[in-house]
Order: sequence, then C-alpha cells, then structure tokens
Amino acid sequence: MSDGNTGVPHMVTAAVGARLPGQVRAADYEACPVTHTVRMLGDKWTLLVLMLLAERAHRFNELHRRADGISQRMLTRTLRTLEDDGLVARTVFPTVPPGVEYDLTARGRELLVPLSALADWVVQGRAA
Amino acid sequence: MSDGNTGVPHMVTAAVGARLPGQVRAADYEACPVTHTVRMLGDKWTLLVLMLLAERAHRFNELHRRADGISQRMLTRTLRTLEDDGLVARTVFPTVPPGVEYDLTARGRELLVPLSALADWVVQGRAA
DNA sequence: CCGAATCCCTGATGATACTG
DNA sequence: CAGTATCATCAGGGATTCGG
Repeated sequence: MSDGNTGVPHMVTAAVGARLPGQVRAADYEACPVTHTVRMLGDKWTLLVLMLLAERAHRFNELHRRADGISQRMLTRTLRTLEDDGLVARTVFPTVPPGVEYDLTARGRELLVPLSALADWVVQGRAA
Repeated sequence: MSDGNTGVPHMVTAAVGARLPGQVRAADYEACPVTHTVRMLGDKWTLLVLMLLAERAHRFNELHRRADGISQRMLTRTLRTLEDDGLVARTVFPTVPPGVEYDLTARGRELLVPLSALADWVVQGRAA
C-alpha cells in the first residue's frame, strides 16, 4: 500500500483494467516494479541463466560452461542481481576448493509460470 | 518447423518441461524468439508505450506528451520496432496537416494477457 | 574454484536542428 | 503534425588481471 508510488502502482496491471494518468511521469515509470522486472529479464544473460537453473541447481563453472559466450564478470553480475531480487539462492560449501551452488528460490520457480505463458504467446504468433 | 533453429527452438517453453542441451550455443540463444521478445520488452520505452496503447489508440504527439521524458527519436524507434513485430498498427490520415494514429493489433492485445500474468507475479511478490 | 577490480569499447539513448 | 538527420553521451557488456 504505502510503497511510495505516486499514482502508477503497477502499470501493466492498471493499464489492462484501468486508466493511466494523463501524463505518466518518468520517475513513476522507472520506479514501477514491473518495469524493473522486464528490464532485468531483458538484459543479455538473465533469461538464459534462469532457464538453466530451471532445469536444476548449478555450480558457478557449470553455468559458465553451459552458457556459451558469457564472461565470468557477467555471470557473476547476473547471478547477483537474481539473488538480490530473491529469485536465486546462493549456497556455499566450505570444501577445498570452495564450491558454490546456485538454485532457483520458490519465487524464482513461480516466475517460470508467467514466463511460460509469454513463451506460449511467442510460439502462437509463429504458428499463425 | 524449418525455422533455422539448431536445437533450441523456444528455450523458455522447453526449459520448463524439457531439458536444454549440455551447452546452449550463443547463436541459438540470440536467435530464440523468446529472447527477442523479452529484449524488446526490456528496452527503455516499449512497456510504457504498450501500456498507453492498451488504453486506446493514440496520435504521435499524444504519446509524446503522455510518455514523460521520451524523445521524438526514441518514440519513433520504439513504435517502428513494435510495428515491425506486428504488435502495433500505424494508420495515416491524409489530412492537412497529416495525422497518424497508432493502435495495438490483435496480436498486440493478446500480448497483454501474459504481460498481466507477469505483472500479477510482481505484485504477489510485494504483498508476500 | 569463485570471484573482485580494472580498463575499454560499442550500441543504446538523449539533445538539437531541420523538413514534407 | 509527424517525423528525419546529426552529433553527443552514457551505460552495458567484454577482456584481462589479480586474490582468497
């Protein structure tokens, strides 16, 4: 409720059923959590990492190998963002050398549902 | 069928139900239509323009006014991309001065459904 | 093995001026 | 009104190197 939004709480939800203000302020659009989500999904490696983790948990270098072309830097960054957003859990095993496992959280798995719906829409468009 | 994909037809759909190859080749990931879609949704103005058009058809300058902060250049580019992807229809009225109207296509409106599902997921996460 | 720190470069975006 | 053209800027991403 009191999340600091000034009138455009969840733009997409609002737009399908309701009306947007006469002018959508840039700050509101940028602050919208839906905007944040599609931005994150849209950057170069997020979707791929998400799909790999949807299959099963992975070690860092495992992801690095399976995601052809990704740099260590970007894999780290992508995983960090996903972790910060609560979609991925990071578990460290105090072995020698240390092992780190990444896996989807419950919320991360829930995201796969609307994501599949989106993918279905994409596929439908090609069939038609 | 023969769409040139080498094994990763629709990654997201595949990943939720099936397995990905041992290594997902960069070219396949980049060529994936789902990847293309989330990239497009993720760029700076696409979502906002989509939401405004979800409400009703708009004239160019109308969109320019309602989308605070967008430049003419980026509004043009965003609309062009949406048009190329078949989500937005452009209609020119041969009046003086000329009027151009932008509206969602049937396919564009269908996109609102999975997009709403995604927005709902976002909202759920905040409530919890 | 799993990163962090640094440097660099290209593509995406913004500002401004001009036109049918 | 609805753009196009050009130039400037800036952030995302890649390569490389170093450390626990």
